[in-house]
Amino acid sequence: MLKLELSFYQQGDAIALSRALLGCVLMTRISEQECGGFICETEAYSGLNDRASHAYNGRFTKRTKIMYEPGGISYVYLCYGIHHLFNVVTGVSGTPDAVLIRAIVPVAGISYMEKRLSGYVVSGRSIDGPGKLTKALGINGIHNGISLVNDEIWIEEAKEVPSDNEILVTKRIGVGFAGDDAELPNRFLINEQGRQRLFRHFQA
DNA sequence: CGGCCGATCCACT
DNA sequence: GTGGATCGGCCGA
Repeated sequence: MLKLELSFYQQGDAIALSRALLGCVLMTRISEQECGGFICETEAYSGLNDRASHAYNGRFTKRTKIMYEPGGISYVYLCYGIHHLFNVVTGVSGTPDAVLIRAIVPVAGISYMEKRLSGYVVSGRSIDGPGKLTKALGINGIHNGISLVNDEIWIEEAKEVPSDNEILVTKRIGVGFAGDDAELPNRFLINEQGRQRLFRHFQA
C-alpha cells in the first residue's frame, strides 16, 4: 500500500482534501501495534475566514500555531478536557487549514483497538466520533505536530475510491457558535452502502 | 490570575 | 434527550 506523500497534503484547499481523504486509510503504529481503518467522515476547517476554526481571523497561539505549518503534519488537541481530536494540517505554510477526521471503518488491528476501547466491539461497524477514534488508534496529545510521512501515524492511498453518489455533504457537527459559518457544507461522509462496498476491498 | 467554555461521549431516564 | 465528567487555552482584569 502506498503512503500519501507530502505533496498530497499541500495541494488544494481543506475542502477538496476533506473529500479526497474519504476512503484513504489512516494507520498508526503505536506501542508496537499496527491499527487503522479507512476514513469515512471528515470536516474541513479553512483557517482565516472560518469562524468555526481555531485559527479564525489569523488567531495565532501556542495551540493554533501548528495549523500554519505546511500540510502533512498532525494537529491533535484536547476537547472538553477529555477527548483528543485528530486533524490533518493541509495547504502551504501560512494557511491555517486542517481536516478533522471524525470516523473510520476499521480494517487492521481490530482486536487491539477493542482493547483500547475497553471491549467496545468495533468489528463490522464504523468507529464514529472523533474522540473514540483517537482512543482506538492510540493517538493523544504527544502526537501533536508530528509528520504524517513517518512510521507512527500515516495515511495510505484508498484501495477503492467512493463514487459521488456514495458521498454525503452536510454542515459540521458542534459548531453552532460559528454563526453563519456553522451552516457551511464542509462535512463529508461515505454513506452506508459505500462503506460496505469499500470494505469488501479489504477482505482477503 | 481567575473564570469560562468547548470541533465529545456515555450512562442514565 | 439530557446532563455530568474534566482540563487546557484563551481572554479580560
